[in-house]
Amino acid sequence: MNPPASVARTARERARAELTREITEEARRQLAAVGADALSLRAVARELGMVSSALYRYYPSKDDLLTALIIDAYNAMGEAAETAIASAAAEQPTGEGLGRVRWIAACHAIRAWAVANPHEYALIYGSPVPGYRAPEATIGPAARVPLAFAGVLRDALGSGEVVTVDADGGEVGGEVAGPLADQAAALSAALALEGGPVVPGYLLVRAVIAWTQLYGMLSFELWGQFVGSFEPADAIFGYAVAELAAFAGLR
Amino acid sequence: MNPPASVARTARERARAELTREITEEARRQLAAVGADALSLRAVARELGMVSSALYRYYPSKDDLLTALIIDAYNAMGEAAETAIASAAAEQPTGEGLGRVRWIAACHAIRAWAVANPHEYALIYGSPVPGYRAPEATIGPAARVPLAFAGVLRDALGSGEVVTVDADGGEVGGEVAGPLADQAAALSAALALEGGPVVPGYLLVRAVIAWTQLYGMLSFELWGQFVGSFEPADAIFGYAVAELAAFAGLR
DNA sequence: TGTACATCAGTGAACGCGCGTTCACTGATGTAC
DNA sequence: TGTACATCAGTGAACGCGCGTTCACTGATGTAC
Repeated sequence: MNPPASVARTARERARAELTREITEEARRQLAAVGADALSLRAVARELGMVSSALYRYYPSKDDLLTALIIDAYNAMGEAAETAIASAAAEQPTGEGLGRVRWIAACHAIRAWAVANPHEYALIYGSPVPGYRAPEATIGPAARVPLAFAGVLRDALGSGEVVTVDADGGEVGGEVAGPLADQAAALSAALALEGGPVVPGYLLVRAVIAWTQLYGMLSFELWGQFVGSFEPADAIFGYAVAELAAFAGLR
Repeated sequence: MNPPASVARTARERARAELTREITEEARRQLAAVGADALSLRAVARELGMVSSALYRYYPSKDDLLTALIIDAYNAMGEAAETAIASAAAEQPTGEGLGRVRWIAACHAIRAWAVANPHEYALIYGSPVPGYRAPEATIGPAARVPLAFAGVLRDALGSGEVVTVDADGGEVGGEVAGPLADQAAALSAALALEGGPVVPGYLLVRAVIAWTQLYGMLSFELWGQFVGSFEPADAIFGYAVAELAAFAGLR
């Protein structure tokens, strides 16, 4: 009779899982140290005291190892954002809506993660690694951050917190039209499958714009475009995040 | 008696200038084709029918060739922006201020250049090439685009076109404080050396934010973050540029 | 519980590749008198 | 105008490097009876 597989794993299975983890961790360590371009299978094996060909029992090629690292990086950043959002819920800010607090907290958490892990950030948001083609498996993890932001927006809408009308009675930003409206509607529909109110197209577009600003500023900070002007970038980052949350309707 | 040097260059000098140009152009061609990481001196030499060691008569090392390409890329992008701004001046738009028209034209010109030259864009705005340290000589060319934007803003301010007070009578965005105010003031002062009115700190900061949004969105478009949602990105780009021009005070 | 066979992890050597850079050289171009 | 020497461009061979990946192998672990 077979013992339950999950309980009585063989020594081989445990060793295999363990080593796979160790290889991935060593690769991540090297990625953090030298960047994706300088990452080498042989160096990883060397550091683990193995022969380079042994790695092929665990990853069929270097690209597969890279894929694992990319997925890990997306997940780490996604988790940072999600945790910040969940924690913000517990607090009781004054004046600002919960959605706004959550949004801003997520932005700061993403920045903190990126600053702490610049090479991993570059791996997922920098120029693509030449010759590498991202497989399907990266799509889910890559979507965690945008989905987290979408969730914040949806919740804020649901609780009537989002400002869609400005002081003059005009709609904030105004409706979008043409192909942009179609793209936004399609995305809104996809998001609505997860429950909650449908996000109006122009709000979604403005949130996406705020999202791109976040990464644009982060990349500038990390890759040296602010040298000699807005460095350290804490101050301008805080200002930008606050202003663009408002831009996205979160007051 | 020496003939005027600039007129009667020796055959050697002309040949040298010619070949330097050819090498740089071939390198740029390969950069465009395969990206900066895959760029190789040997391949450049091969393509020119030379022996690889011959290149060392023209560039002392690969890094120097890369520096030349980086400078070229910054200059090309800067020129695209400057040309767009200068051309916009000739037109007569209705309703919108000239500054706003110029700003938006510059954004679209930058995008057009980046889309046409993605590898060159990645070289200057993507994650840094590992092991390469940008020399002083790149600073000037790198500043062309931000200076062009600053010029637009300054001119618009000078002609009273920038909105610094919103419909309610409150200042747009409000004044910045603390370290951000200091950084902005220092930059304002540096820009004022070129003539024209001093740009108030918060306006400068908002312009910088609009600037980062531009590159954030461009990077997302070029590096695949919009796949499946806002692709093609023409529509959202146009919307974003228009909204962020307003964000920066240009109505 | 013991034995025979199958599975699998890790080894070590090798393949084939392309790279940046150095160096002594030859032959052409330029210069001084 | 002609000659002697200096300058310089380009050659070809070599150095030393590290990489990803394959493959036949040995020895340990797991499994079926």
